[in-house]
Amino acid sequence: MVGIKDVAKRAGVSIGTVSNVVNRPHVVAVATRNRVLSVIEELGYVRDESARQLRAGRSRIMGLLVLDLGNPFFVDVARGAEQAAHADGLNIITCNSGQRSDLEASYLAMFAEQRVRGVLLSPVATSGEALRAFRRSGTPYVFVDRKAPTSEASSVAVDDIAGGALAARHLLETGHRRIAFVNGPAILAQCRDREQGVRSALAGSAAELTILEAIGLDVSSGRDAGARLLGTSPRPTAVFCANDLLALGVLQAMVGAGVRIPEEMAIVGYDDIEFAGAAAVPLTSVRQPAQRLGRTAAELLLAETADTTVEHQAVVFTPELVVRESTRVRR
Amino acid sequence: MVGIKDVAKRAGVSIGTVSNVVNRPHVVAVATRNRVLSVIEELGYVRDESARQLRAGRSRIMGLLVLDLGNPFFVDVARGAEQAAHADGLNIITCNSGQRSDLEASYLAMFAEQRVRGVLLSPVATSGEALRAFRRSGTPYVFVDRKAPTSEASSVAVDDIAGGALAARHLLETGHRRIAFVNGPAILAQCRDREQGVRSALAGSAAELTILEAIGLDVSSGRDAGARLLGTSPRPTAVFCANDLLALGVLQAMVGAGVRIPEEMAIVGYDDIEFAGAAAVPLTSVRQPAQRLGRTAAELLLAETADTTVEHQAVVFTPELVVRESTRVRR
DNA sequence: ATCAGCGCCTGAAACGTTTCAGTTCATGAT
DNA sequence: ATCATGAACTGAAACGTTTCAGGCGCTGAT
Repeated sequence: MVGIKDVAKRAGVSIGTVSNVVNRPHVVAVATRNRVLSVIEELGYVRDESARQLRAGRSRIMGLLVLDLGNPFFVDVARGAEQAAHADGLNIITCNSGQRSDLEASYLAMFAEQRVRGVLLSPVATSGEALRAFRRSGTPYVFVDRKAPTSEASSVAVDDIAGGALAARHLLETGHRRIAFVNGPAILAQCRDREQGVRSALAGSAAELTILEAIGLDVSSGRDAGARLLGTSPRPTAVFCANDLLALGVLQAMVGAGVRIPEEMAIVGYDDIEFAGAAAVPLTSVRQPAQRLGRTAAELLLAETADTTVEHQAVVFTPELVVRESTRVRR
Repeated sequence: MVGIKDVAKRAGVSIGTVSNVVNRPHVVAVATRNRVLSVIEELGYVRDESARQLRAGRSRIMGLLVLDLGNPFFVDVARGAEQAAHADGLNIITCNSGQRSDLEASYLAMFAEQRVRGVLLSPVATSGEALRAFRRSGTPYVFVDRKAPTSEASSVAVDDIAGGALAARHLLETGHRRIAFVNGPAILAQCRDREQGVRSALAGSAAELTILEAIGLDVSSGRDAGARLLGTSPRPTAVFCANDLLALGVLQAMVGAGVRIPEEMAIVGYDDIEFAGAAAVPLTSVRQPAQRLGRTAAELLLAETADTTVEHQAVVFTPELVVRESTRVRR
């Protein structure tokens, strides 16, 4: 592997000069600079980032750890974060915990060992051992899609309680009295909050609430939940799902069983991913500003790493209901 | 930031011993080991990967650069690659070029500077300046979802010509004589190959072929293409799309315009992403073994980095047609 | 003639590890 | 008593950069 030394020797200058050519070209004479540049080209020299980083004491990388890259919502979050990071000349590396605490721990450890500039974190649980260990490493971090006390760290989230309530209220208003809520794993705060929103919106109403917990937050878990739903009696007339992937799975199970949507079963999803609008029956969904979430979180992190005196913030966005055919009352 | 020196001083041993505790615990006496471990715990010491890597001369990271993380196909590829990398104790960092050559170049440069163990690459074009520069860096790489001459590098791909032909033949066999092909950007070899497959399958048949080039390979480009398709006259009776995202977009445009699927318009997609089966009308699609693609590519790369004498391979998988309602002939 | 100032360049230290040749010390064999 | 052995640990070199104090030679001012 060709290093700065080889370039220096070949160009007949000191390594300091080569370094200057690469990092502060203006301080070296034009003739020398060109000579060095052509040697760099000739030898195919690529500077070694680990040496650079060792010397500098910090890296030019930001970490992003999301719950599930299979969910387009998080892909959008990643896009937003990437945008903000690039604007600041940082590269971002995206990792996928898949909601597994062991993977989460291993990626957090990797981030700490890499001495990344900071981490955007969408954690499985805020109380885990992994997170505690990570905190000790002193790497700055910001929660994404998760509220957190500002005493600990900044966070950028969407009000999931309001979101859940939004969906439930919509179903009430469209006349439903037997409502199911297909939730994801209760370890996730997002799921607990959405459920709480649903409960509070339905409290005091005449509606009867059935809650199903799906194994995961993906389409196939949704299919399973849909099958279970088909077996319940009396069958609910509407179902709200903790995210769009679940809703798409439920939808598929319903359509497969010949249940008409929305006449026999209304469906509401959450996240408003692009596929929701392109579904069998376009899905009513609770929209979250995914890209903005990522961008804002990255900006907050950058601000905190640039100036450690800056105070933690808890940004909360408000979700928005997008009504489509899956709950539209047709006459 | 606490380093190995701090630990050594505090534990009353040399830094060499601390390093041994971390890397070869068996060579240090139990009493010493425990003392050092407790100091590590107490001080929250995390080893610095960049120093480690500088010394070792190589990193424990593998790079993966994909065309579009918004496409679930590539998410599956990433999953497969991650699996294989983890099995070998490597971490993988996934980057998204979004089909932009400038981003591709910047990520490739980053990979080279990071001295990653190797790169899995799904390039925008095999002939670009960025790729040429990257080759010079000497970082080993394997093409994913792209054939390449074995003289240059290994590759793992799916036979796109066969895939295109598979779809076209299916449409011929289900009686269609006016067929449209909605293709993505022609820079992508995948798109060119699929088109070639379509052409060769239809050559000599009585079918008339219309080709539309979409701007991108995403749902909204599909919607646009669908709208254009609606305006053509005589309107084709079937459309094959270069990937499922396009197909979902086309489907949405058709359904929105009241066109019945498959009676008035049959649709075939490509990739068989999970959303294809959960679509408005479940999509017939050409299935690619995405996870296997990623896994195989990572394994190949690992084999090559472990033993440089190993020969390049070009693995080609065969796609498979999955027939669903969007082309099913109903009576 | 001297010297300050400047532009350009050099040389060496420092970053935090890993590794390896050595040192020390106790043990058991001779 | 001597010595070889081996276990446990030490000390220093090396990895490839960046940075910075300083050196050298030239120019223009005094």
